[in-house]
Amino acid sequence: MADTDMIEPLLLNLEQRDRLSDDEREMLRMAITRERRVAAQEDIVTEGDRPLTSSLLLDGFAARYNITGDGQRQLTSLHVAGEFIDLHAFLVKTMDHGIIALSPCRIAMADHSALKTITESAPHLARLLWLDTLVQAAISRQWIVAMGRRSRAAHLAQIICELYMRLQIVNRVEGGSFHFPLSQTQMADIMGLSTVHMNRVIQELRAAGFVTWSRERITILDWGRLQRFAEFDPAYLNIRSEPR
Amino acid sequence: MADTDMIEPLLLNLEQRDRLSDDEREMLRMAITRERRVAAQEDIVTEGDRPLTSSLLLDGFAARYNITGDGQRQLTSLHVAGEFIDLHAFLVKTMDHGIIALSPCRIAMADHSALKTITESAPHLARLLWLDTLVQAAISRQWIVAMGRRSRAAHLAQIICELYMRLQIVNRVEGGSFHFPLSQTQMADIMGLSTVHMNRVIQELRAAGFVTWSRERITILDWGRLQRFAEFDPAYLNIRSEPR
DNA sequence: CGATGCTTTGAACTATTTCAACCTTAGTGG
DNA sequence: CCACTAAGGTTGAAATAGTTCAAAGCATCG
Repeated sequence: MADTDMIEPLLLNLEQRDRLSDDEREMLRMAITRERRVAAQEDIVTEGDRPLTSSLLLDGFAARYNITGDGQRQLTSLHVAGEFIDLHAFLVKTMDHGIIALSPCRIAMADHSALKTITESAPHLARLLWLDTLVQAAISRQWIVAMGRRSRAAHLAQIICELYMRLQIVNRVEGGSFHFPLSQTQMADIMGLSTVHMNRVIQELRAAGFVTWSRERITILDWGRLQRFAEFDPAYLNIRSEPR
Repeated sequence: MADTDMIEPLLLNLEQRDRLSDDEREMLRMAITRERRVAAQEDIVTEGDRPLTSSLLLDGFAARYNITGDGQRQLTSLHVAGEFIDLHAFLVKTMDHGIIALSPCRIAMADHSALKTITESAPHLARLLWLDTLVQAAISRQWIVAMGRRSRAAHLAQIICELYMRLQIVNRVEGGSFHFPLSQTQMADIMGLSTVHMNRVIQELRAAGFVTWSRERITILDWGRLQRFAEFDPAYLNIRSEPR
């Protein structure tokens, strides 16, 4: 059974969307066990695996990725503390992508058998877990919009806005800044760009005075202006407590 | 209550993933009501709506879309018969995107109250509905990979491969071909390209002898070659019946 | 101090957009 | 049955965006 603080970031996350009962908190504590640490650049889950547990990120940055035939990598999601990385594996069974730790990660595990029990005996909690996967899907859709129809600078701006809000939920921001240890090569794999171009896009945001970004720290200099530039509307993140 | 044939495409879809009991089929029949027809180019749901029902597509092609500040449109998913288009609205509540009928559509409605009942009293069926949203999320991720790291021709090839398989599930293919009434402008909004370039990419696939595409019909000339070119691995579609 | 792993730069090349025109197809009304 | 029209498809050429390659600059760590 999990320490109280082990599920704390998850609680912060879920309680943004709806109220949890004591019983529900207790069920989560029962379901989530065994802490695990993964070094930066190591796989947390490998494509083709059929895991029997799902991973809850407690600290660090992790991402899903696919490798194309010519060896290029594309990240398809980016995760911060309090988020399930592969909750979907509970129902999807076989991993169609890998998951990598982009920085040193602390991870808790949830047995699929325990998740199944939640769906059978705690339907409201199950709906909130379902919602977690739906919010991730909404994030993917915004990612598609940005890749397809925004400038690269606007895409990067929206990633920064979104990350800021997701980190804020779990108290990982300090003023207008947050710790962000990804290299520009990793960022390029997020945005589907070459490293060179990624670098130039970052410089655009710097030159425009939107952000400061050095030594693994991003500082937002003017939230309003950055948000307008990114056309960032946080509605899709569903940060709003209501009965679900 | 729904006609038997009203939920048939949905049953075909769900039964690809796991077995359904008679009771579960009956619950779906109870949940799914009121048929509705929507003309091509009309909105099925509008951004900002808080619908009380979710839409199941019975016939036609529909898509989610977002409009950017400068008026450009990006589609973020494409749906065929047997798929829920906005099942997520049941938990997400507020639509963060619109849904448009790309061709004349026949749609059935599922009350959110009935879906809630399913989560409370039919957990296995609820998991299969959850799975439906997870498969859609997997499709979005592949879309991101294709936009970020594949050639436009390979992206288009993979869209065609995927559509073929999804249509096959609900018996909407004839030999190697299927009816596909989207204009090249609509396709451009799927791939995030200009209409001109979209046209050139289609011509590439034609010239390479992969497909024939005219008069609203796509014919795959050599499935194996197309699949290899697209690097299409259907694993992410989860077309495999197993206990969930 | 000297590696090592990012980050930054320049320049040539390729992919994609834009604009403006023209072509083709499938109706529609006479 | 034909002429007309509207919508969608196709083309060329110039402009912009993004990649590639190769090198140089900058931090961090032992």
